[in-house]
Amino acid sequence: MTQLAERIEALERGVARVADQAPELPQPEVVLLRMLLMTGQVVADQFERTLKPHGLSESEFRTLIVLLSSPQGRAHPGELCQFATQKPTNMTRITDGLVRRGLATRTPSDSDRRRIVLQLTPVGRRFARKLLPLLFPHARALFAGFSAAEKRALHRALCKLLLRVDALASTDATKA
Amino acid sequence: MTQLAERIEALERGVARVADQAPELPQPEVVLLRMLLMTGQVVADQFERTLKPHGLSESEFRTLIVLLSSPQGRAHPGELCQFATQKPTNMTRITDGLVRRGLATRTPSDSDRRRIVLQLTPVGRRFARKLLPLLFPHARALFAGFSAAEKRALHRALCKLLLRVDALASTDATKA
DNA sequence: AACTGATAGTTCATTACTGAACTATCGGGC
DNA sequence: GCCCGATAGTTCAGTAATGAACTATCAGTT
Repeated sequence: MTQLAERIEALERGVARVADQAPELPQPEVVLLRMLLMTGQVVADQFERTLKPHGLSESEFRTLIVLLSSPQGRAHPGELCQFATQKPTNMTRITDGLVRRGLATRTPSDSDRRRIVLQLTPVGRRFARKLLPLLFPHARALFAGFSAAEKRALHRALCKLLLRVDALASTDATKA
Repeated sequence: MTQLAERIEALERGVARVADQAPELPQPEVVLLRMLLMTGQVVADQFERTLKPHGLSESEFRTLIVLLSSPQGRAHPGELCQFATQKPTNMTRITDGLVRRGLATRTPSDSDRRRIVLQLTPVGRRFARKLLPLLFPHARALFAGFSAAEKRALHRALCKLLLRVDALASTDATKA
């Protein structure tokens, strides 16, 4: 259906056309950004489709796996927000769902009573372990054409970008 | 607020911990994927915040700019869907908004009466041109630490990924 | 001990997005 | 000329995500 290959070319042409109308436009950077966002989106979509038959959205799945990856399968909502990149409001909703399905339990922490402890149940653990491998083929296939060096380079590039975003966000915050 | 740097480390530790429980997990690939999605999300968020004061969401903005980038500021909804990565349903809603604000007009095409022609109005063009530069500093800043070679490498990597997603999507389609 | 500013999580109202069904049109084969 | 599968866009009903306000608790100050 998609022919993303053509879309890349079209994207570059499009950006060039815009650059004509806005000369200070940092053309290569904008192309990279659009490609980055586009890639993220289509990959996430792909995952979404894979998970849907099992009744989980990508973000619910992400949350579940972060919980699985936490020591003892236990974490606070705030931690899940960080590592699953979700806003608190949404995390409440998502964990509501997990609890309702019996995949996790929610109990107040006694060291800090503002906090909540989410604990993966045995059922939740089994479910997570069952679902997880469904995505391995995708993950492998996506990077099939990559040499180890290319993967390292991409890793480094993404690290840099994330650090930059961080810096940007904080300067914005001070400005505001 | 965020300290994304620490999150990267935490992410790697988390993936390692999950890998203990699911040995066939393609660890470096999963880390890369998570970083990719995370980067996309936080960058998009950043843009969202920048645009919000002007009454546009990131996806509306994207649509507007694709329209600006189209020859004569004119395009069909389907094309916008492709280049702004949106589903048709959502594109209807988004273009409704653009039309309502007088940024674009919607007229049926006479060569093919199923189709609609969206045409950027002068107001829309001015608006797009005014907003666009707001994001240039971000774009530049994000890639500030990148050499030309690194940018090229990232470009190549993203191209490869997009092609792969394409291939994946079509094999899924035939399977289904 | 009482006060203050910060933090964790939730609730509620609003906005954004999605899938499935539907309408209108197209273009090719008969 | 008519049928047919395919395509473009929309509508509608349901799901997901967000921001702003609120509650409860905490840790440090006086």
